[in-house]
Amino acid sequence: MTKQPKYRQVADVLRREIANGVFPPGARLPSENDLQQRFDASRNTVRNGLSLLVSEGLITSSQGLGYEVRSHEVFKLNASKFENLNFPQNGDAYNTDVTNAGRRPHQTFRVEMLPSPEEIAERLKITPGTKAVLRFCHRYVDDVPWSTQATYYPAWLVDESPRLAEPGDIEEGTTRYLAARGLEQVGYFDEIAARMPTPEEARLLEIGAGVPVMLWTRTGYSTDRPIRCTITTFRGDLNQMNYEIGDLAARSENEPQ
Amino acid sequence: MTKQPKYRQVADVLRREIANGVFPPGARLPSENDLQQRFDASRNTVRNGLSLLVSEGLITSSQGLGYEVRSHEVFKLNASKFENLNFPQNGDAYNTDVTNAGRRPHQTFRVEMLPSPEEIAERLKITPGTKAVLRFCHRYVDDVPWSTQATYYPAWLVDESPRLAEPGDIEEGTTRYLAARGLEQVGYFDEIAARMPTPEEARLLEIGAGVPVMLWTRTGYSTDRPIRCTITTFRGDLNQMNYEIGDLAARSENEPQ
DNA sequence: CTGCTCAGCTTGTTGGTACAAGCTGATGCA
DNA sequence: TGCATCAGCTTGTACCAACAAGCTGAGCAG
Repeated sequence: MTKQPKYRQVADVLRREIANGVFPPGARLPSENDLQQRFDASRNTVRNGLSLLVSEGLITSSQGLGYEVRSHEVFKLNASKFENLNFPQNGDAYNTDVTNAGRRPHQTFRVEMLPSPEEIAERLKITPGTKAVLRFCHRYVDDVPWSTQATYYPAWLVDESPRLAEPGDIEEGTTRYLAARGLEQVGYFDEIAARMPTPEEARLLEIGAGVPVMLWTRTGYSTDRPIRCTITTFRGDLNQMNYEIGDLAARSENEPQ
Repeated sequence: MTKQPKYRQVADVLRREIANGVFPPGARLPSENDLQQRFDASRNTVRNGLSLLVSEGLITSSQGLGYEVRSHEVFKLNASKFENLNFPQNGDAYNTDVTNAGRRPHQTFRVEMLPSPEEIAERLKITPGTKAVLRFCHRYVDDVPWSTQATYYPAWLVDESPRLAEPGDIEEGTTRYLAARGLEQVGYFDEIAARMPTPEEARLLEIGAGVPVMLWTRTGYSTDRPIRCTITTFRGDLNQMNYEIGDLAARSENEPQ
């Protein structure tokens, strides 16, 4: 074990104390000034150590307030149930799940027609630049930004199902609306990726340094072609995707949850 | 649009230039000294801006070398095919996939018996602290650390299938070995989460700041109880999990990939 | 009692300096 | 030729100073 630089020692000590509950979630750390004296280091060195912990997602800092230990209560989302093929329920699952968890859901919504971006066109098997309808959702939980959801529908489908391009909500859910018009979604392809947010994403989700985003791309298929592509952006640290595959009769036994 | 601090301006300009291909992946950025003159800023200010880009995962820095633009070629892993219920193939998929991609797989392996940690016991429905067998894999691609995989088997299962506790590899694959002994895995439950790495994870995967890890937890079930729990940690920026659900006959049409 | 102001705390931003440590290519010795 | 050394580049670590900006509670004015 070679000697660590001082700012890493600061980070290591504080990290351990956070893990041991000396500073529980929500607690404030000592100020930079206090830490300077405790570790006999300059303010810059202390700040270097603290910024390590920030980028690890352990703490946050706010000007005027100090450093606070982050809490890590994850929200579990059952992706394979989220939109059951036999019982489609598009955005409803969000409202239901959040309300069931005793939190307050809230969302803004907009509809837009635009040339389809490269990565969307590829998944919808249409020519890039072809018109597509974007239905965009910005979701909050207890007024905290939670996720953005962008669903693209190809132009040919919108011609057949015009309500998709209308700005209002579709009460029965878009998946059900389409199914009623003979465009049943019989399968989907999910892609899950994680990375650090772009400044734009960081702004929309109001996340600072040290919080990755999780990208969930779902392409829905009818019997003969792709009919929609949904890209959902989550705070990576607060969300977890679950999939149930195969026979899981043994899972629910002996345990309620 | 209010005035941004200078270090953010530095980051914004460089971020845009990276996006526009002025600095393509693999290219070196100008040195801190050059950037000081270009932006008429102190070294600290330039370093602040650069560290922003590092924490966004856009660039890396190495002492003596400089700052380099990261490439992010993602490796796509089909999780729903990875271990087909009808054709179990445990770790083989890794070797196959990597070799098919023209890369060189390599792994270290160890077997250990230990008291089961809380989160494992919960998933395996055993009492925390009960003995469990851990089969641990550290995987590399072209000698670059790629993932760690820890699979836990409950003690009762190991009693019935002793080869699990032996240090050697199981040629036919553990899933197939168990199936041959009447313990067929008929379903699994997947959990996918993302967060910043712990120092330990950062060490094992050799990742620096700005790279999240993706955690993939798969609990496998026989007809009547859980039989294994696998926790895989990936570099989040280089991996993508895919799931195919339902009828996707329309997906493979008209396109080879 | 209510509401405003402000002192005094916090972190944020920017400048400076000095030396350590890692990498590379040129130089020069054997 | 081949190898070792070193100058000169790079980033890493550590210190100092000063002021800006955000938050909170004490205390004063009404």
